[in-house]
Amino acid sequence: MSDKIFVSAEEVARKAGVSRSAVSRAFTAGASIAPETRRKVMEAAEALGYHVNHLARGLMRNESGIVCLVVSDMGTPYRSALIKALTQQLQNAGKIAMIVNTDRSDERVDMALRQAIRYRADASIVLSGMPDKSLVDLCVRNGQRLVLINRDDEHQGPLRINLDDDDTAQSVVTAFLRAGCRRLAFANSEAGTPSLMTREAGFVAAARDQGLDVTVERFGPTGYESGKVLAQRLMTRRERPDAVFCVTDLVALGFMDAARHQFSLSIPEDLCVVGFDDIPQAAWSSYDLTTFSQPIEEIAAAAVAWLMSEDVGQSQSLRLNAPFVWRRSVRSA
Amino acid sequence: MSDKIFVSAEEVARKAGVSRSAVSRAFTAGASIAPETRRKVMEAAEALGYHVNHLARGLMRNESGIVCLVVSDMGTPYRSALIKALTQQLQNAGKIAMIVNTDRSDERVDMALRQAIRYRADASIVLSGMPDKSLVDLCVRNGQRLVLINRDDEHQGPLRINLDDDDTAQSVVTAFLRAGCRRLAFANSEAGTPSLMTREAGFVAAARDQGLDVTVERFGPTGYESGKVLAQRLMTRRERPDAVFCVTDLVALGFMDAARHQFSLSIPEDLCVVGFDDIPQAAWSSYDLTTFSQPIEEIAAAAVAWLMSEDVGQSQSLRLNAPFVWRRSVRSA
DNA sequence: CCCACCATTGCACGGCTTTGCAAACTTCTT
DNA sequence: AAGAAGTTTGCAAAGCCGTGCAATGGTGGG
Repeated sequence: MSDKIFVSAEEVARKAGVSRSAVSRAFTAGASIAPETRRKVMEAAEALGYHVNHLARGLMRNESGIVCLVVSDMGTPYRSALIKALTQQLQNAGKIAMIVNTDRSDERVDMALRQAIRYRADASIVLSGMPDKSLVDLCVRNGQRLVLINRDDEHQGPLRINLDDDDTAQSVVTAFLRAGCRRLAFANSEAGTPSLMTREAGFVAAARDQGLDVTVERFGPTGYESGKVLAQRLMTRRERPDAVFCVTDLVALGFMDAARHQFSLSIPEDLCVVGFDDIPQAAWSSYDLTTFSQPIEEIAAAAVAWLMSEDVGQSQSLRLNAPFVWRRSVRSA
Repeated sequence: MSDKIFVSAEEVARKAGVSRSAVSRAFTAGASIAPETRRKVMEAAEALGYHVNHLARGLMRNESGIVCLVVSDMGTPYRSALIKALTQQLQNAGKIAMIVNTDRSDERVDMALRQAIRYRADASIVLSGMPDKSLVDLCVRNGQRLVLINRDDEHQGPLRINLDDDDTAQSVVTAFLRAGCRRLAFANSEAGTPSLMTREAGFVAAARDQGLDVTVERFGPTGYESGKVLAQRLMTRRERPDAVFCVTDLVALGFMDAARHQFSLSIPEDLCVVGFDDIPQAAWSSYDLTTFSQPIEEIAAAAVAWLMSEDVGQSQSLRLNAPFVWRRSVRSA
């Protein structure tokens, strides 16, 4: 009863006294139609509450206007900021975002891509997890564009956007040394994501270059609570670290809270901390965390630009900079 | 070239040696088809990488499976948590979420709803802003379901989900009184959202019932930075408040940071603070904020349940409880 | 052995749009 | 005034799937 069907172009055409095609053309940018006719159509459409059916349009044009965002942990500050930037920029480009939540279970990423295919999404952007190679091939084969953000790997075809972490490890080690720290630690999660593992390896290597060992600890998921646990583990060691690089801001903040409130340490006097991501909370005055700023807007811009570009080109890889943000969680020289 | 078109049911049918309708039936739950035939179809489909075209299916069935989420400020902890819960539960119900970002400009909410109509979304869920009445009518008229979350107003037709704030103001006043506070303040933003204004009014009224005046201050958007500014304004008054109810956790955290670091106040000794939302950061040990917990999962569950239900029914209003969460930002008796 | 009945299957139409093509109409030139 | 050139417009096909209806094949009962 309430299921009054949507109004179709047919009805608008009748009301405006023109043909169905005229209605279609009135709503198609750059179509050949007389201004007067368009006006009549628009008037009738407005009166009837007509809206082009994008399902049917997508069917014809073979271009749905939908872009599928595949993501987990979207409650997290970094992720939600990225989603915000992406949706915004997609809209500006005339696309619309569809979200698939893949929390828990990696197999869900595959389901997500299948969903994207079913809705004939023009592109998919993967922010979490790693799709199966065969699925990636399937997407590419179907002419779907695919963007992998911070998913360091070597799939062919899609655009990969990663952070350039050549200098990050170096910067952190230098900062710690200048602050007079000698007992370095790295606080990691057990997620084992390539980007996180790379960060760890880079830091360990850079420290070794300076003749320093790094105590590495890993625990749980990549979040605030894990940071607290990591602090408990590292701060009860015989040789208590005086500087820690946390794999993520969220981990760093948990680490700081535990160090301060459970071990009564002062930051940066007793302990220097560096994080990664530059989430809003890192700038809060209780933390004032030195960190690396994820170029969120640039990432989103690059992704959108690529998937709007005419020529797909071959497998492309983009590396963006994550600038060092100096705050007060590290003693200055 | 790379635009190899998607594989259609036609091709699967040919490969499986059956008719196109058989393919359709193989993918339709409860359709009349022999198990053996279905197997053959599924096999061929898998081999070819066939996926039902939901655009076309939606066209036929007049049910796209899409639910449109209209939201602004999605980088915010509360909003992103709600989006996460909604996407999750929608997926469990076999729907998929489409997101329209309406940051800046209220007119965008209308554009969002139009977008929802164009994609023939089965429903729209509005988390921010207020759609125009005529637009709401249009949605309803088109048989689209509409859920308004925390958008206290009196539109007919859609489901409205609000928080039951009958006791919240009372609880806060009681807590402050027990803590021995007498100079109450309310820190609000200038957003002017009905739910925020109701919170303010409720608090002022409840305090008056106890014979107490409330100093109300309003500033900027509803966020951390505004909290800091509000603290600066309230803490430089002649009569410095000894208890403040902040309209939102984010505001409360900014308030606490400014109170501590700029005015060297101890919380809860010098100042009691209560927030609202119970975002993850409220539980962080630097803050330990007493607050009200938004029943996010329940909100999402209620929304999804309603839009999956058979009978739309008439305009329905739901009030959920936001339980008081005691932490250490208020002195205990 | 024939018929009624049931489970499957194929045909063809419907749902809504876009778009190539050819017809109709303007306008302007010569 | 007729023809050329250019605009507009309508027709009809195409894009992909779901489903009512009739036909098919098979089974069991009498």
